[in-house]
Amino acid sequence: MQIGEIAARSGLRPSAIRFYEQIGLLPAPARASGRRQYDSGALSRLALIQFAQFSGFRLAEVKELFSPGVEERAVSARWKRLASAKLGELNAFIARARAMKRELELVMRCQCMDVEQCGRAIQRALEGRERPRKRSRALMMSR
Amino acid sequence: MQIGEIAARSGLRPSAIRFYEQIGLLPAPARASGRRQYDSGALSRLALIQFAQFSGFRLAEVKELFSPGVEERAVSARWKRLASAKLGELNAFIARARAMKRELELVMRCQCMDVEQCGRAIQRALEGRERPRKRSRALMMSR
DNA sequence: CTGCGACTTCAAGTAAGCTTGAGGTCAAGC
DNA sequence: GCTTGACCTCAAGCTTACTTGAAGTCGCAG
Repeated sequence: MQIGEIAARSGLRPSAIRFYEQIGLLPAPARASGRRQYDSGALSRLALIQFAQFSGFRLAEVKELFSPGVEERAVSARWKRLASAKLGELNAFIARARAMKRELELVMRCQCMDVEQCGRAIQRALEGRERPRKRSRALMMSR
Repeated sequence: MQIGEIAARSGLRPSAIRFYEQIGLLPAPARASGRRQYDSGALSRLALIQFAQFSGFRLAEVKELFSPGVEERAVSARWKRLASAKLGELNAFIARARAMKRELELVMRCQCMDVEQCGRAIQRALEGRERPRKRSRALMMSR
């Protein structure tokens, strides 16, 4: 299988697959006259990468999942450790999203005519509560 | 008020305030011997910016909130349009997060010993369901 | 007059996960 | 022998919201 074919089968683009190889996520395959030759094992690995990404892991974490440690020989053990950490993040994240929803529903009742007025209203409202500490960074979006 | 003071009062860093001015989010203030001089109106604007960010808006959206259109003279009208769009995004996002939770709970029951085995298991599992279409991009994190 | 701290500008760096572009190679088909 | 299409490498670009660094200016205290 050349890169075009494994790309089509996995639903990834060739550039993504080269990128995974570059960052050490996918082992460099054998080559025939300069071209990468893949087997079905590579396809399995790609499936695992995609699944892990879909489940919320970053590529750095997937890499960690792939690399055998001294203690955690079984993949399942590494999965469990990573997944339980990720579950914590996810719960925090959902809580954050709900807080954003509450603010948005509040905003829907705004009556302000101009920006200055609105800013002053918010300043007054924030005097009671403490001011928002952490800003969210790129919470949304799928591509 | 110089930039250091308004920064301290708003909880932002001077560099962030200069950046907001640079991208046209904050109007350029008067200057005394080259230094920016702010009034309390600027502080209100900063409060509004921070609140909007906390509620999930990106700076480009906040800019849109600030700029008066022909039809939507009132800030409240622009808030409502932006907020209802953002609520849709948020709901999609929460649904996505819950899907991720389900996958993670599934992963917690993984028994695989090595990566290849795990990849094959996932390939088999994904044959029934369709494969995950969109990958999440930077879902998590606050700073 | 010297030093200090706060300010100024402008350019470049950061994270994540790729994509895109330039410029080149290779085998097969006509 | 020439074109076509798929592949190759390497570097740079994309996005967002800033931060960091270099190099210079300003007013005030000692």
